Amino acid sequence: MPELPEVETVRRGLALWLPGKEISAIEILHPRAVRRNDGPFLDSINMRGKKNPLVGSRILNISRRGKFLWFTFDRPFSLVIHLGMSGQVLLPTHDEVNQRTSPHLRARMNFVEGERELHFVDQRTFGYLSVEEFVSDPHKGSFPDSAIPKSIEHIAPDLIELFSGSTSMAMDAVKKRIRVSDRAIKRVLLDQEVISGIGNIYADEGLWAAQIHPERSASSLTSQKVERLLICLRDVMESALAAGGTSFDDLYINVNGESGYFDVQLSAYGREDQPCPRCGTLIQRLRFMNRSSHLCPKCQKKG
DNA sequence: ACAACGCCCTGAGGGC
DNA sequence: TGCCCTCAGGGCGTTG
Repeated sequence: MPELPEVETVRRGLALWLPGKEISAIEILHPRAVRRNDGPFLDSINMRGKKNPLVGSRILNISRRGKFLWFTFDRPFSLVIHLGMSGQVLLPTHDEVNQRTSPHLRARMNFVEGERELHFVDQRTFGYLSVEEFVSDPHKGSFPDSAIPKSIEHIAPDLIELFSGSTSMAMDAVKKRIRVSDRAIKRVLLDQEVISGIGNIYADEGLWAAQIHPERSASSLTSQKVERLLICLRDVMESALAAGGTSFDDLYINVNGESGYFDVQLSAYGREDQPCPRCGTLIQRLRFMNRSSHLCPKCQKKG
């Protein structure tokens, strides 16, 4: 399940090879692989009989906020990629493409230069590509110096941005935003408009590390406790990034098709009935928000 | 306005 | 063997 560390691993892999390449062709193989191409870009990717604006465009950079990736070009639009639950962006060589191609290949892109092509593979089709105009980044500055794809405008900066101070959103503002909410703390962590990049795995890991029950009201936490939680989340994400991400069920792989190794370091997520690494109490799994929460009932008291 | 729910989707795994 | 059910969950449109 790609969260910030997995998406960043993919971004780094793409950034090693894609910048400078000119797109020569793009093919969409599943209707759900392309979303919300409205306004001036209506059907712009899936252009039957129309000239695809991506063809002939040269890639400049690969950017990321939270779980969203986007390509910038020598043109005034972006290509947003969200991996959803099971999306993969692969850069196979032409030889590898001839040897084997996934049955879940949803889109492919060819380039004028080089020996590779880009494959967007997605079993569950929650992921997508979209061509979008740029708007001002509300967390950085005004267009065009600080631009962000339209659909990402409402997404809050992620933990890496928060700790690096690269946006106008300060730690104190995030802590305040969290602490005014009466919602359960895990809900708030998963709300990409408060802070982005956290999904179910890292929410559980961060809450375990900070010893906070996922259903505790966010407003019941002290400022120090919230700061501790954010630091724990940052630390667990950086460790995961160093390991190349988490491959809990082999649906996440990097651009070369390799799994990450952080799953062996997980302390709570997916460890129901196994001992808490801190105190030995058996990890519990709760149903919450129609998904699983994993926690140590001794270290993470609700009350 | 804010919050919560339901839906989208495929494949694995369990029960019978 | 095969069928049906449950589970995995990010994001967004709809509902409350």
